[in-house]
Order: sequence, then structure tokens, then C-alpha cells
Amino acid sequence: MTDASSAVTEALPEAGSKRRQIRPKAERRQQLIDATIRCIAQHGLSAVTMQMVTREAGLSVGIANLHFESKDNLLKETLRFVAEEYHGGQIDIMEGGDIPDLGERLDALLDFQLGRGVTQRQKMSVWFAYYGEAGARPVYQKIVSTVDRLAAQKLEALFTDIIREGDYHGVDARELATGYSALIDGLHLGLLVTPRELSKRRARAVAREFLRRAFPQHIL
Amino acid sequence: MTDASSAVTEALPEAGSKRRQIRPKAERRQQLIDATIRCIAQHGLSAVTMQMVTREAGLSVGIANLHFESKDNLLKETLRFVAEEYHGGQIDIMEGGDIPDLGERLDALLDFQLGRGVTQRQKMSVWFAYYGEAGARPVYQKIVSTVDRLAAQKLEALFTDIIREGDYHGVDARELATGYSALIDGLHLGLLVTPRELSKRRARAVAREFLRRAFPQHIL
DNA sequence: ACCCAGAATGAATGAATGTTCATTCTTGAT
DNA sequence: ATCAAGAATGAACATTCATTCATTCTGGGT
Repeated sequence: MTDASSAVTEALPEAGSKRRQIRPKAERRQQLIDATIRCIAQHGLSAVTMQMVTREAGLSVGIANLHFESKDNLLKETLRFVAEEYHGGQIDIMEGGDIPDLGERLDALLDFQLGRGVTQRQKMSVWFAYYGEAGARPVYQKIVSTVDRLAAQKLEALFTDIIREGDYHGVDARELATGYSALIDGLHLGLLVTPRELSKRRARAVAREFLRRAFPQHIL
Repeated sequence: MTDASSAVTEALPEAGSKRRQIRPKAERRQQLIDATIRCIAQHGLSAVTMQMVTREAGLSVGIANLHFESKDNLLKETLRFVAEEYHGGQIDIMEGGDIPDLGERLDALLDFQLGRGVTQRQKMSVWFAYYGEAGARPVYQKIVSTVDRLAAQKLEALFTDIIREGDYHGVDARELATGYSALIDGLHLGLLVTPRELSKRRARAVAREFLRRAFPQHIL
């Protein structure tokens, strides 16, 4: 995340350094979004305040309203960032010119969805914090729906290819894709809420078993 | 929910009736919890205020702190109520002396989990609103974990019985139970966030297909 | 060396919210 | 009829928070 090329005299904003730094707009926006993510993960969406976010970012309170117009907007943009990061990563893999073998591509997808990057408590907390509010906030629903739909289509396309390649019968790509997506979401939820009961290892095994049942020739 | 036996002179607390009603503690508590659920569903957990809840309940602001000590406590008790209602319902079915046939019992479970009662937006909103905060609030995590663990055990026991009865091979009851629970959670999430993409009918079909793959003799 | 566009600051403001408590009212027992 | 217990009320209070804006500061251009 941090761009190492622009190393200034003082590398980190330490406690002592009161020096005021001027940075381009895009950088400050990202800095604030990152801080927002950390705050939501640590304190919960409903407890997040502007003071909290700006302090976490090492900036003053006024700056949040300078780069984002309001708190609502900052939260909205933070959701958009997290949603696009997650779904973008998935889509990259699924379109995957990188990985020609379809079975390997499925494995890569699973690794991404239940791997280190995504299953950090931070990211999952943010994810579900917004889901929780989505029922009452159409804006959130729309952001998630939009990226979600595209990912669902790509997944269905991948499944269709696999079904054709493996000549599987009695399998509906669309239904399977819906099931797999729901399974992954549910596993994320389990990892977040009951980490004692569900380890990452077991979550992976469960998802893998689902795919193996559907596409025995491609998995295992 | 409303006890019809204790019909008083004025059946409903209409707009005109300013008459002060004195009711037992347990009834008021439930009245406030019900109002809280409606408020969370409609406005989102983070937007719920005490004034909002008490107005929804048709009571004054002071009463909430009389029966619950604080807002925090009211929210905690509301979560406990919803969690116990959902998991209690599941457990009743799974223990089910009512339904001797194991396949039918599975069907009944699925009907409950994706049926009218549970998949109301109201209930699902509340459910995920708390999940969203669970990452930051150990109290919520504990409440959900406690009821969740019991339900997971019952489900595993039911699956074990079915595996024995059907003489299925290469199936692990525990893993399957984890997968099925996660699938149901994920489907609830889909119904809440992207109702346009996922109908209740399709959600049911997906869950049923999961069970059919695992226990072909018992389902369909 | 000078200048200024605009980035950054943070004290001040006003609105909203949780909680309290003095007071009023209801009900059942006497 | 009378009374006491305690259920219910809602105005008042203290706090917290989002937002504003007058002011300060920075860095690139001349």
C-alpha cells in the first residue's frame, strides 16, 4: 500500500513530528479510507467517529470533510473500495488468462477467497458491518449488488466451462454458482463470529469438498 | 405474539387514547424488544435511538431505562431473543420426536430455515446487523456462539443418524454440517442484500440440492 | 528570494442522544 | 373510600459528535 519511492526526510509520521505535510488528494483519500477500515474493524461501524478516523490516520478532523464531503460519504467510499478490492481480485482470477487449467483456476479462486488477504479480521469485519446496514440503506445495497452481479456472472461462466470440459450431467451452472457463493459468504461469517469453532483450515476443507462433489474430475 | 385472552376495554393503543396503562414487567420488556427489532430492520442498528424505540412501542422514553438498565443492555437482550428464537426453532425440529422419518425431518428443517418466519426482512436485518458488530463486540460474539454451538451439535447428530441409516460412504458428518450451516447463512445474506438476484424459491432449491447431493436416498 | 494557490489545522458551533428523576397516575388490597 | 407500591411519564441535563471556517502553513513556480 505505502509507496516506498516517495521517501521523505522523516519516513514515518512519528509521535514527535508535528510537521505539517502536504500530499496529493488521492493519497490522502486512500489514507483516510485505510484508517476507516481499521476503525470499523476495531470498534464496529456504529461506534466509528470522525475524530477516531482522523486520529487513526494521523491527521486533523477538518481534513475528512475536505476530501470527502461528509461522514456518510466517507463510509460509502470505504465500502466501495472494499467491495471492489474483493470482487476485483476474484474477477481477475476467474477471467484468468494467467491460469489456463480450469481446475487450477478454481483452486486459485478458493485460495483467494479463504486466503490470508481476505480473511483478515479487518476485512471481514468491514464486509459484514456494511451487510448489517444494507437492509436499511439502499445505497449500500446498490454498491454491493453492482459488483456482486459481475462476479456472479464470471463465476457462472467459469462453472459452465468446467461442466462442458468435464462433461458433467445433471448440474446447473447457475444454481451451483449461487450455492458456492453463498457457501463462501457463510464461511466468512463463521470465521468472523465463531473463530473458535471454525478454523481457516476447516473452512477451506469444507469449500473444497463442495467443489469436489460437483466437479470430481477437476478437484483432487 | 399478542395475547388475545387479556382483551381490555380498548383493544389497541390508538392514536387518541392517552390513557396510561400499567402492565407487568415481562410484557413491557417483550414489547420493547419487539419495537427494537422493527427499528433495527427499518433504520439499521447504528441509527436506532431510544426515542425511536420507545415511540415505536407507544411508550415514553423513561420506560426503557426502567426495564432495561441502558440502551446497550436493551440491544444485548434483543440479540439474545432473536438468537434464541432462531436456534430454538431449529433445535426443536432436529430433536424432533414429532417427525420420525429422517428425510422429512431434514425437509422440515430446511422449510424453517428458509421459510416465511425466518426470512422476513425484519428478522434477517437484525441478524446481520449484530453479526456486523460482532467483530468488535465480544458480548455479541458470546451470545451467538453459545446458541450456535448447540445447534451445530444437533445438526451433526442428525447428519450422523442419516449417514448411518443411508449407509453413505466417504462423508464426514461434522464437515457436512459446517458446510450446510454456512450455506444457509450465505443464502440468508443473499436474500437480504441482493433480493433481486436471489429469490426465496431459488434459495430453497440451492439448499435442497446441497442436501440431495449428500443424501440422495433421503431427499427427493 | 518571493509569492500564492490550496492543503491542513483545530477551536467553535449547534444539533442529537442517552440517562436521570421529580412527579403523576393506576391498581389492588384493606 | 382510602392508601401505598410501584409503573409510567417526559422535561431537563450533560455529553458526544459531525460539520464549519478563519487562520496557518507548505511547496512549486517565477
